[in-house]
This record gives sequence, structure tokens and C-alpha cells, in this order.
Amino acid sequence: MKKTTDPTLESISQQLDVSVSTVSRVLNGKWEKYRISKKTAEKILETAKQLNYSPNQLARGLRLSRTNTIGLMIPDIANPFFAKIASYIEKSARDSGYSVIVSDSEEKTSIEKSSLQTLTSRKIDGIVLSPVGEDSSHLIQASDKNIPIVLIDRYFAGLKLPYVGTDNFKGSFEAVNYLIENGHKRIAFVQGIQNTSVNQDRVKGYIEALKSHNIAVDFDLIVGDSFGEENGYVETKLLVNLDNPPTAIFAGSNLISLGALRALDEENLKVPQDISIISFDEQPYSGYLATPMTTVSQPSKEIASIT
Amino acid sequence: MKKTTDPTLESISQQLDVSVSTVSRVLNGKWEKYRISKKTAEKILETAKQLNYSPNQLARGLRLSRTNTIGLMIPDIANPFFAKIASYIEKSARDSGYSVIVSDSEEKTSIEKSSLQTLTSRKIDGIVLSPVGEDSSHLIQASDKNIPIVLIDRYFAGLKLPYVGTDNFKGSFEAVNYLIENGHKRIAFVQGIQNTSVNQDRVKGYIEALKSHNIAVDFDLIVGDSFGEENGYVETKLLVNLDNPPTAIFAGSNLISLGALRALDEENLKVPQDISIISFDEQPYSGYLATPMTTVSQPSKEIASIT
DNA sequence: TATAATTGCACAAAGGTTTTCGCAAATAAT
DNA sequence: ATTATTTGCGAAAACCTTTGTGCAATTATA
Repeated sequence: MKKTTDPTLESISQQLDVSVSTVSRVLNGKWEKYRISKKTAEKILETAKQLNYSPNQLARGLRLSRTNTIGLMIPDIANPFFAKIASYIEKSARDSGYSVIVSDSEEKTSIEKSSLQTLTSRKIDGIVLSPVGEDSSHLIQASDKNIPIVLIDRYFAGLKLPYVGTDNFKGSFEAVNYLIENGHKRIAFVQGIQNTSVNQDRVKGYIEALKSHNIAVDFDLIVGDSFGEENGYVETKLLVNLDNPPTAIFAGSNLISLGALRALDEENLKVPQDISIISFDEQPYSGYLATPMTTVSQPSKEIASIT
Repeated sequence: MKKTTDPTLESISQQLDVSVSTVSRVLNGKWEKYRISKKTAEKILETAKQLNYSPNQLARGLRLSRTNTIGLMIPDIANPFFAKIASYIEKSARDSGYSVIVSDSEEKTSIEKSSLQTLTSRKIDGIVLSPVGEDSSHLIQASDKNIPIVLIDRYFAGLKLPYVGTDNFKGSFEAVNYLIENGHKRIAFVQGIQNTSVNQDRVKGYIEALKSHNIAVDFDLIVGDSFGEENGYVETKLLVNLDNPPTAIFAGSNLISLGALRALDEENLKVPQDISIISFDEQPYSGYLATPMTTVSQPSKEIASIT
């Protein structure tokens, strides 16, 4: 086993008989500012390259109180929508010299809280998160500690934190409008997690669209409580078996729509002959789905480019 | 703006008039070993909780040369297969008190190399990666520095690093076997990136299956060079327009198969009436696809639980 | 009562950086 | 030949932890 201790400023300084400070300054490109001679500078640069030196980021972060690291907290990495967002964020972070610590909150506030703790104790420079619940006390606390937080996809009504996401109200409004203009009057909305801003805005858009066409809102047609596939499946099953079933279904997310499709298939209902369906979120593989489906797409690329 | 400097061992020690070392020992549960009195210990624990103390992980890591952080390098976070893997890895890491720094290598060795640099300079405790190219020198170098590396999904023939993944040879062999037993003789293989172990093993499995049935291998039917959708599309287009087109297509990945489906649809070829298709990788939404498709699924959950 | 053992904690070093301040030597000005 | 400038760099503190060692005060033993 090779006794490979990786090189430090000191090893370089000893090898060249200069001081650690000098090495540091040269390696940080500040040799002009501190009047290090070109000769010394070159010596240092050379042996640094030769030893393959790379600064210990822990020590650096400790001294600088800046780690070039951001935290990314999302409710579900495996969800294509968030995976795509993660991908964009990681890339733009990397391009700016930042690393990304990801944390999946699994839609649980408890995990979100504890992960926030670990992130702050790791002295990250900022956080990008899509919050899960209705409790935002921990976010306020972190924000008070001067940790920049930017909300993504979901936000809190009362909280003045920078937010980036789609206009869910508008998207929803237009989707439902579309259905109405195609003759639908009984439109169900299978919603996601109820206490998320995303969902609330979508519900509002749904209701507003109905109202603007003077269609009475039937609250029995607003169902569901999760962005997952299972929710779409279960609620659709229930909906189509109502005495007075809807003629169209508005799915509150891509996964919900997939569940809905599965249910419709089982019930032998054809889209769009027997029932219509429209979905929020861009459908990752919409082109390949058995059922043609209109979607409200979210510009995840733009959402993610906040650097 | 509140002057909120977050609490350190020293702030606690000053507030209670004890030494920093004592505070540290108590907070690390070593007060018995160092004979700190129960009374002092309780005082310390209490004010620590009250101040919401949480240790600076940079300083801790520096002192301990252990960061409770692992690096995860994958070729494409947005790819459902890797997203799922990332999700599992993050979860099991979190459950064991580890954080995960992710890095998307975009199938480029150059990015893989530089990201490896940043990871090691951040003093991560280990790396999980799915290598992209054929160059493994940087991995050897890192391994020599005593950084544990575990390969996932892809590996290097000559490298003795722990590896976890599916038996691609076997999966491929069985898939092709299945097609042959269903009467196919001209079977095309749309492969992924050629210099990945994954792909090479799958090609071998394909060839071996043909040979075992005494079917001559037509190398014109082994096409493609990427795991992406576009590759599946383009190559399928070319394949079906051959003078002597294949009767079945074996897609080397989930995305490839999607591309193939798109091409077949455009060409007005029905599956399975006009042509058969089978695919590697579990299809994220296979249940919802227009075209029923057999797949060779990979146990990504098991693959990921290596902690 | 004098010595031995135990209890309870404090000092200081180490880990690798960055940066303020300052000092010696070389060169320029008078 | 002094004094003033400039050049080139070094010492040391600070960032916050963890831990080996040591030392005083208390209690036990003889």
C-alpha cells in the first residue's frame, strides 16, 4: 500500500523553500497583487501541477465560509419532472463551479427539516427546494441565518422567498377552458397533494374556468390527494363509476394521468371517444403513449436556470 | 438584519464557563469515557438544544478526515434508469447519515475526470459511479489514494474495483433466445455506446444466442452508438428500409426502444404484426405504451443497495 | 495526618486554508 | 553616503473541531 498523503500547501512550500502563504497566493492567482516574483510563481505553479495539487475544500470552506456547494431538496428524484429539474440544476451549478448535494424529501416535512439541518451544518452556500408541506418555520429560520433559499415549483403564500415555477393557475385555467370549448360540462379534477401551492393554484384555475363559463362547480368532482400514479388510478375508478360520471378528466400531474389511463383501460373506456383526458406536466413519453393526450407543459429548463 | 452567528462549541462553553473540549465530549456522547460529571453534561446538552447547536461539518471533517459524504457520478440523471438508482442511493445513504453529492457526467470522460477531482478535493468518503468511457486512469489514481470506489451498471474489464449491476450477457442472451423461439431469424440489435461494458456484454449475449441456434451473425444488423432515443429512431428507420429488413428488433435500452417505436409508427409498421420488438431495461411506463413490449428488467433497487 | 487513588475538567495541538500586517533586502532618489 | 521607495516574501491569526495529556481538587487508604 502506497503511503500517499495528498499534497498540501505545506508540502509544496517545503519542497521549494518558500512560505505557505506565498504558495497560497500564487495558486490563487494573486501573485501580482502581493508582488510575488514571476520566477517564484512559476516554480510554484509547476510543482503544484506536478504533484497534482488540489486544495482541501474543507479547510478552504472553513476559512472562507463559502463552500461552492448548493443543496437541492426535491420531493422525489425518481419523478421525471424533478429528475429533469435536478439534471438542469446540477449542470448549471457545475458550470459555475458549484457542487450539488441532493436530498429527496419523500414528500415528508420531517425529512425536509432534518435534511435542511444537515445541509446548513455542511455550510452550503444556498438551497434550491421544492417544499413539501404547509410548515415553513424551518425555512424562515434558515433564511434568518442568511442562507439564500429559492423555492422551485412550489411556494408558500405568506413567505417572501424568491420563487420560480410555472403559472399553475393559468395553465389549469387554460386546460379546463379547452375542455369546455370542446363541449364538456362535467369535468373532474384529480388533484395532487392538497396543501401544496402548486395544487391550490391549479384548483383555483379549474374553478375559475368553470365559473367564467357559468358552469356550477361540483365539488364531488374535485378528488385526490397525491401526485402519484396510484392516486390517479383510484380516483379515476371512482369517478367513472359515479351515477353521473364526468365526460372529461383533468389530471393534476403526469403520474396522475398515467394512473387514470390505467383505470380507463381497465374499465374499457376509450379516449377520446368515451371520455376525454388532459394532464398537467409535460408527459415524458407522451409521444409513445397509447392514448393521445393534451398536456400543459412546464418549462423545466427555464425553471432550473437560476444559477 | 439580525446578527445571527450560529452557535459554536465556544459559544456554549463561554455561556456555561466550561472548556470547549468538555462541550465537545459531551455532545459526542463521550462524557462517560472522559469522566464529565452528569451535572455538567446535562447543562451542556440543554443549552446546546436551546441554541439549536449543530456542529460545523467542515471543521469536523477537517479534523476527522471523514465527511459522511459520498459522491455519485452517473452519465445522465434525467434518464429514468439512473434517476431511480440515484433515488435509491440517496435514500440509503441518508438513512446511514450520509449526504450525496451528485454529478452528471453527460457521457463525457472529461467531465467525469474533473468531477472526480472536485469530489476528492471535497474529501468525500467514497464514490459510486457508472463510468462513461474506456479511460480508467483517473479511477485507478483515485483508488490509489484510498478512496473507495464502487462501479455501478458499467465496469472495466481489467479493473479490479467492486462492481454491482445486472448480468447483461445473460439478459441479452435470453431476450434474443425468446425472439428466436418465436420464429425470428433476422434479428437486429440497436446497441448503445459501444465502449461501455454494458453494451459489450449485451452484444456478446446477442451473438451467442444466435450462434447457439446456428444462425449466422449478420453484422449489418448490429447498429447504433448511443443509449438515447434519437439513436433508436434513426437506426430503426434505416433497418426497416433495408433490402432484407429484420423481422425483429432488440433495443439496447429503454430510450432506444422508444425511438424505435416512433420510427415504426412513422413507417406504419404494426407491432407485433409487422415486426417484433424487445428491449433491455425496465420500461418506466411500459404499462401505458401503445405497443406491448417485452423487456429485460434490471433490479435497480437491488443494484442500489450497497450502502 | 500523610500518602495514594480517583474525579472532573482544561490546555494545546492538529487539520489545511486565506489574509492582514509587517519586515528585510534591494533599488532609487538626494 | 544617507534617506526614501519599492520589491518580495514570511509569521501568525482565524475558521471550528476532536483528542492526548496533564493537573488540581476531592475522596479513599494506610
